Amino acid sequence: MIDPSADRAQYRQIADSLRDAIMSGQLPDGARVPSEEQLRQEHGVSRTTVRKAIDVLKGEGLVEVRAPRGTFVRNNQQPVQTVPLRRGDRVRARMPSPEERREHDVREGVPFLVVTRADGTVEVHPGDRTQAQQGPTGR
Amino acid sequence: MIDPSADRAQYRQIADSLRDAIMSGQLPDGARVPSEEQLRQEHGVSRTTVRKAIDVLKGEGLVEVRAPRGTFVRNNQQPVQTVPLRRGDRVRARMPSPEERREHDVREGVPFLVVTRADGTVEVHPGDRTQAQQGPTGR
Amino acid sequence: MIDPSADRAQYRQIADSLRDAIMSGQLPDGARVPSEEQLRQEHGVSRTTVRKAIDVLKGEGLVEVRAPRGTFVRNNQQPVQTVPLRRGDRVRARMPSPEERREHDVREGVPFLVVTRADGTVEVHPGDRTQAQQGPTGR
Amino acid sequence: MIDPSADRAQYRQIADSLRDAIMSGQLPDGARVPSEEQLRQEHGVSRTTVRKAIDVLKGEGLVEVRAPRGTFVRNNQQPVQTVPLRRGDRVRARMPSPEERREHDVREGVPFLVVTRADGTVEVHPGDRTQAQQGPTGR
DNA sequence: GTGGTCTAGACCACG
DNA sequence: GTGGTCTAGACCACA
Repeated sequence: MIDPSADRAQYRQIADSLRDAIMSGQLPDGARVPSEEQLRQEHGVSRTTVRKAIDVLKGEGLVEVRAPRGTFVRNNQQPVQTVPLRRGDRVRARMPSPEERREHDVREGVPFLVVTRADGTVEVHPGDRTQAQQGPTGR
Repeated sequence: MIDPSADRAQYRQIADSLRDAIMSGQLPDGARVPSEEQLRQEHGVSRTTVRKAIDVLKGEGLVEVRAPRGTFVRNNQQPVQTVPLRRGDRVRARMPSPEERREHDVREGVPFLVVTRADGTVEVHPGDRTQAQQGPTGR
Repeated sequence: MIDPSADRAQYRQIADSLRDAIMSGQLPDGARVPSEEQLRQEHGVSRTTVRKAIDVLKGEGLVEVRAPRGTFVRNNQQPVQTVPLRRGDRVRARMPSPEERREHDVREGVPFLVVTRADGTVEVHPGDRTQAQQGPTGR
Repeated sequence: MIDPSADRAQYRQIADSLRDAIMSGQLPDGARVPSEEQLRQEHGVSRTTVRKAIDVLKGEGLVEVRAPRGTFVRNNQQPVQTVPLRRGDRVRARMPSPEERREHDVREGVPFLVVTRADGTVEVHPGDRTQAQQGPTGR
């Protein structure tokens, strides 16, 4: 239950509750998250508060909004693409800019995997479907 | 200038404007971002709209809010920590949950660098100060 | 062309386009307005949006819906009826209530011409076929 | 009460109910009309239906929407402006185009009072604050 | 003052 | 009925 007097902001409590449901599998991959109106009534808060909770989960890459269909648990698919690493390559993670998100077709809340090759060239890959790995012959 | 008509939501336009200022160095690392009230007056919008713009930049890891001091351009410091990779290790990127953020002391908008070792153990590292590198003798 | 971004709501843009066609005579009095389905495809919007555009034009008295025949440009016929004014008479314009619309057989989007005689009696006349005129011998 | 099975569309029934309240003075000039959400709950319909009812009243010039404050009964103020009529002048009523509404600063649902002078010149006046009258010396 | 949170309401586009 | 955007204003905690 949401406690309006608690230390934790109500929108965070609602986000916590939804996150638990997702993590526990109660809301499985692809499932529909209750509508803003349902959540509003359920927790007795304003729609704005509900939306902030959803924003939190978007920022964590846990849900995906498909207007005007609804909000859905993101398919946390396994990496389907493997980028081979070679000696001296470095790997980092950072958030993309909106422009980069468009270019690489990644959704909000999805970080980039950035590979800087030993020769200085830089590659960015969508973090939700890419893994980097020392190639079979990697050495 | 902000165009209240236009394809792009006003809060996104304001975020674009601030992002440009940061990227161009006009607002250097550590600089104070204008206060919500200043931005509100400058662009002729409501405070709510300004806050959404700031939220966007937080989500991109570009700024950091230090209430009640103000909002500041994040120090996009270089990685100070390097995690060695060995043959068979895999690297991914994803957003942390709030709990993980607390544990590893990372701020909003900062992704995790996740290293899955060849033996199956998993390590997570803050994306804003860690890089993974295949060791010089990588093998 | 309809611009889904833009200051102006799409349904208003479609209404503008049809209004222009009517005003320019491209769609003459009595002509059939393209069907909702045709407009929907032409502008790439939902039928709801098309219907809102038609609603705007109904409110302006420019078109008339004759289900299930179609929607037609209203005959902006010249006033066929002239109400004589005498000294002290006052004339106003206002929208009728639905009941008054029924009584006087006027369609949606047609205002009333209200004549208050010098002796206090009030007459209402359909605005689309009535004009008031001070008699040539006006007195 | 609203009767979903009645001949009359529910949104018209709701509009009727509000119109009665306005006409009877139960909702006096300038009063706040219940919010869409209140009306929705009161009548057990969807918000869309409520909005259509409000649209009807806007079209009749009975209410005025002032976002984001609410919807209010229009001040059906008495005419404050009197246009003198001279011999041979004709008066008509029609709805303005949006452009004309902007120019003359009139709200949705307010018709125009159109005066065609004997010499052929045409004047338009906002119907909610203008009356035409044979001038004192009119003859 | 600063940001943090919340409310109640509005308009829009799509189905 | 769903989400997207926006408004105007409120109270709070912090320093």
